[in-house]
Amino acid sequence: MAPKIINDEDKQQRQQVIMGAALELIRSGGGVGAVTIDKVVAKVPYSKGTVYGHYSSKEDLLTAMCNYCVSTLIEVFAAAIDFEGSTREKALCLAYSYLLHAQSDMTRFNLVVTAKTPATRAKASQHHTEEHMALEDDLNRLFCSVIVDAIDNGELTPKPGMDAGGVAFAIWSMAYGTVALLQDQVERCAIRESQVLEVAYLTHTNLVLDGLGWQPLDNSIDLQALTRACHQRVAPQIKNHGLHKP
Amino acid sequence: MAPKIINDEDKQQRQQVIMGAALELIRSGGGVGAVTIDKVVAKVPYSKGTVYGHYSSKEDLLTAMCNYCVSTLIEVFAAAIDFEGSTREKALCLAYSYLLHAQSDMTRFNLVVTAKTPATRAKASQHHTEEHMALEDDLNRLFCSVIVDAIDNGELTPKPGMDAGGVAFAIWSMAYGTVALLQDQVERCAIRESQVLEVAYLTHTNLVLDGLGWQPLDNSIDLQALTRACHQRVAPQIKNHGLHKP
DNA sequence: ACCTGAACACCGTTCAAGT
DNA sequence: ACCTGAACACCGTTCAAGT
Repeated sequence: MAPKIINDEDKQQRQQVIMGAALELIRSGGGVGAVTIDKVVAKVPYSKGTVYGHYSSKEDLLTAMCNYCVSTLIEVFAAAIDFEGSTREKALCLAYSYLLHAQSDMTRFNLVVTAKTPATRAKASQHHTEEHMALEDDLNRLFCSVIVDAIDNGELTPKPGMDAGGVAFAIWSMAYGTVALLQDQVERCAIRESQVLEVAYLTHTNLVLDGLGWQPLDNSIDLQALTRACHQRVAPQIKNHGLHKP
Repeated sequence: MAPKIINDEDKQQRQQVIMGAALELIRSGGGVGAVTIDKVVAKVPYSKGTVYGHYSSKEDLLTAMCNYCVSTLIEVFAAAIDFEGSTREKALCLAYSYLLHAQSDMTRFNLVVTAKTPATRAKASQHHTEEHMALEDDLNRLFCSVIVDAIDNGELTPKPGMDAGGVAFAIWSMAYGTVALLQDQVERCAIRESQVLEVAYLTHTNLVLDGLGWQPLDNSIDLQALTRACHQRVAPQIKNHGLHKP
């Protein structure tokens, strides 16, 4: 049986240190694959056994890190959600925030991809798996609230068989697919340097919103202005995150 | 330096055996993560050194397997491409074929995801990386030909700044994102059992086509009939593939 | 009660030795 | 010229022994 840690404050702090060490490993070049319990332990003032007391496996640690990323994304969404403008502009701002969040640190997106991998999910602890699902739920609820607003005020009337959740899932699929397929662009660039990805991402999102018939349609929105405003609103939220160094 | 194999026929056959062994490993439960050079060697009448003569690393082997999957998808696309109907129906049929191909064996989709992973790409040999890019190019060319037809005959007029490649990329992003986010559904199901994924997938694709203004718009197409016809045309192409057993 | 790190089983890759 | 498998360095996980 894994050792147990009693003091809750220490526990949290130690987890921050452990995740921070793993994050350093990822950032220092090798990607998620560079995370090794051995190497994490070497960077950290605790023993292997203690690390295993906090995380039941390497994949469990990775899942916890993914959860941390999602929780920062939630804060970004919370800031983006009362962007002033039509519901469509709000939705665009939310979608764009997702891209900014991913672009600000490729690590985040890769951790989420990794956590979604069957191999990782199979080895994650129940606790962190449940936490992950709850966080995704929060994220989705935030997004859906904008969609519900749009439906209520008549700017969006989903086709029969599609509810707010379905709309969210469609937009989300497009966002995720676009970033995933252009992942190397996310990797290669520092913040704000990948013009191609950004243009494709916004085009794709608008395509879906147009397909949904979400008023007002594409051409009446000034994208330049919107992205700039969105960036300004969201940037401070993005900067303030990142695990502490061990 | 890795040993070299001279006889080309033997070489091909041995690669089939090696990839087949790896495929068995994946299918027998553990997913792509279950592939181990040790375990592959145990299943195969060659030594470790010989395996490394064919594939420069485990990731190189995985990439080669991904390439094999893409090549089977190309054959499926080739069968789907002269589906009779409007260009929009053709595009739908191609997109649907992609889903059928993935659903018929989750292994395929997972191998592609794995091959796209930065860690895998970094360790794949130049040869297999180039092969992969060439195959994706073939696939894209096939898809683009339908889009060009649609543009030529006026059923599709892309917005300014978007060409056939851009249209293909948009549809592709949506397809990939949808399957990726519902991956567990792909995993859990035998062929043809995951109604949810199928419905969401077609809805999403139609959403993008509508957003693109690809005529005729959504509601005038009988999806039921289309998917059935598409399935019939494509099914034999899908069945005839899979690596030989060692 | 909590923590340690040696020990174990397994993995990827190489290469000296064989044929 | 081609192939083998022992050898090496490293990895994830456990757990008897310490405090």
